[in-house]
Amino acid sequence: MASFPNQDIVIREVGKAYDQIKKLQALLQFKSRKFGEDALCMHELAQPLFQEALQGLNHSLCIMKSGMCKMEVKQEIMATESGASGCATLDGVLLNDSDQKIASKRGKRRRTENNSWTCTTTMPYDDGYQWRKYGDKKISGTNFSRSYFRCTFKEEQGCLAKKLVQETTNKDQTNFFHVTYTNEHTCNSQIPVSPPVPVSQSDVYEQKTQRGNCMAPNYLPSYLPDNSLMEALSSRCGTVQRSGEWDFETLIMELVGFDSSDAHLLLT
DNA sequence: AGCCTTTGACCAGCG
DNA sequence: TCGCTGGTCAAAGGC
Repeated sequence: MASFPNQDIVIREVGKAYDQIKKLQALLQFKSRKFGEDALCMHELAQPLFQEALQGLNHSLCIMKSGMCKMEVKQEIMATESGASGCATLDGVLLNDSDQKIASKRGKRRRTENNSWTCTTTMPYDDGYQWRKYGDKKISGTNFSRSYFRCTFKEEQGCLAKKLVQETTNKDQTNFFHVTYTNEHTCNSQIPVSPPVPVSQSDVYEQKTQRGNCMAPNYLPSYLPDNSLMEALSSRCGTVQRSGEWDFETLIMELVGFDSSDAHLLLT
């Protein structure tokens, strides 16, 4: 069996995403039968699961692709830039210095950053860090503008991390987002739930997780529906807060009526 | 009050 | 040198 760097992280992330999607499937299948007019509330409940699952898969793909050999990565960059993209769903690439020089020659990039990497995703997601938008630019040749973000803690902690989000479309007219990260976070803000980390940074990711100065990647959603929604749903199911926190896992189990791990038996 | 987004102006790289 | 365009700044206004 082929192995690659950070295989353990990938296996863990894919496993989480798989289980979250199973829960989501169960929610969507049973929501109308059990709750009827509360379908909107159920949609809100399903949203974090869906986002978490996408983030997990995105993270895993980024890690797997950064484990590819350099030639493979360059070929993928060229395919993406030429529009012959098969990445209508989730995609991630790692750019190193030489890659950026290539991109600079063919594209419009002027300033080469030493430490940047990109991910492509079908939907923008909360990567766990706090960003502040500092610019928005209409890019010629596209129907979309490009948004520029910097770390909220730039002044306080001198964090130089930046993020650039460019919406675009592929040949199938499917919208997706190129997200370019520049510089690693040096602040003590929250660790990303599923950061598109290059190989050289994945170890840092693990160290931060173990140190515990940031929130460890969690099995449960990093954000939950607001308290009023949780109260409304839990009143139907008898779920209570434990130590001031909602038992999200139990609530979902009670809403769908069975453990998510058994979902495939009922839905197939 | 403090933090955010928006947006026009300005700077700088590139052909 | 000049024009185009991407990247950044900073004022203004909103929440």
